[in-house]
Amino acid sequence: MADAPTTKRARARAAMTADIKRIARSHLAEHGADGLSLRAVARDLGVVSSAVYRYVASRDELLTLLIIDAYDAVGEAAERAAADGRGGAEARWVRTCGAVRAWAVAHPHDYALVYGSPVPGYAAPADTVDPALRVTRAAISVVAAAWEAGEIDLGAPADIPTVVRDDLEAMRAAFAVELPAEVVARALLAWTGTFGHLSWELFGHLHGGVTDYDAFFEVQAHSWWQLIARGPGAAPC
Amino acid sequence: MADAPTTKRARARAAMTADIKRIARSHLAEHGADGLSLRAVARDLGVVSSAVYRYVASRDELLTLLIIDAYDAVGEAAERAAADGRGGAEARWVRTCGAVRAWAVAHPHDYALVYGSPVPGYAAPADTVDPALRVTRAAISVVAAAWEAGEIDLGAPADIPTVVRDDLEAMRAAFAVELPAEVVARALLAWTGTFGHLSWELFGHLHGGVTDYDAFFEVQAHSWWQLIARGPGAAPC
DNA sequence: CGAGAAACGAGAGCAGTGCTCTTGACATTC
DNA sequence: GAATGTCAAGAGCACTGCTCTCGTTTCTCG
Repeated sequence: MADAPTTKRARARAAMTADIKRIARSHLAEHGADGLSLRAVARDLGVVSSAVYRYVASRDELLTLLIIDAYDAVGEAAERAAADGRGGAEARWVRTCGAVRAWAVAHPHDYALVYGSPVPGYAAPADTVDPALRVTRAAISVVAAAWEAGEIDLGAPADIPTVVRDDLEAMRAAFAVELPAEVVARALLAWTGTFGHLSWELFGHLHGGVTDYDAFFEVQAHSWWQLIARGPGAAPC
Repeated sequence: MADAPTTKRARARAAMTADIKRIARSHLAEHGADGLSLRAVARDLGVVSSAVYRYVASRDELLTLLIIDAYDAVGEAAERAAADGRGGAEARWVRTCGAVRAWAVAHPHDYALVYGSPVPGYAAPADTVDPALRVTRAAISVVAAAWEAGEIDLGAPADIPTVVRDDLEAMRAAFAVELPAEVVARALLAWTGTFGHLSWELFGHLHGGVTDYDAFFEVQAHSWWQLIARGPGAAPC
């Protein structure tokens, strides 16, 4: 992953670390974050538990590694979908949201790990924030491209308090895109909405109410784009 | 809570059960669901751990009791807010969402327990689904009242696949309200969006981006209502 | 090249967990 | 009043995260 391992010990260390992560990932996928046990990982590795602590400082640190992996995976999926230019802006948006959902459905425990309840007392280390932003960056880039292409109506200036407007402007700047605050607000609304729907779907709050989750999500994703592109309650004639 | 306890033993049992729940709630509020330990509850109760098992079958069952409590608490808060008729439909909607958020902010661990990652392998017992629906029922009733009062534009018929439309119709029937499928879809969009925003706020995904969470939420809640009442991208002139 | 330093795996151990079983004391009921 | 059921206590099992020590292997540097 980084430099070529030189010494035999360095190679062994890299291999061991990779094995730990690989087995931990499979345990996460099967039993969820709650069921991830360092001792079980060590057992599967054919090694005594204390040996694992030579490579991973604590269970929390191992979880952090998995969190970073998960953020990178969903971020990459979203980036690939967003980069696909086929169709108009709406198609790109729906495709990007769909890629996020596809990842979440394929890796529900990973989704729960990063977007579900945070472990109490777990402070996100600095190395997680950058991977975490990848997926949102992909989404906002779709919006920014659509704005540049004139595919988004600004609508009437919204009544947004200054403190909120400043935050929206700071977000826009952080993502280095050109967008009016109104559109940033709508994009954020649609984006958190996407994750709200996903959480409700994956965590069972829609159980019994939805037959075809794929179709349902697609309908909602199109609505979100309409919200971004035309605004909520845009200009009732 | 139910019948008046007659015998001394029945009274003692009721008191003990209530004490267990009370202490468990305080532990949940302080340490989160992960940190809820039957043994710790027993210790605080001045009783040996096995004694607690006379009243609660397992840790999962205790969590279920807390889940039901949490659903009831947020449901009641939402109902009270929705019942307050001051202002128009938009005011009622924003007030109801605000009540949910106020509860969530005041009891973040309870929120995480019910709307965060579900415990893997935890199948929601039947007694949780009814309390879970209370809060959504409160929200949908606000929408239904607004529709009846003519405060909602239907907009152009949306292009919704039959399978999704059937689900929406079934949801409408389940909540025993009169609403077109289009409006049910928009209400659900707004509702899951509300929880998406809440989860992102409470789980730290907006950390560093938002200064005044109260103001931010209020702006978003108004937008959600506009979405319900006017539709996404309603009739661009 | 070879000695000292660093890294390593194994194992024992500590404190904590959920949960089960037995035992003797108490309350309830017939 | 005796039989029945309920109760709290305690020991015990299997598991967890994590620490420490102890020989062994590997690296590094003189």
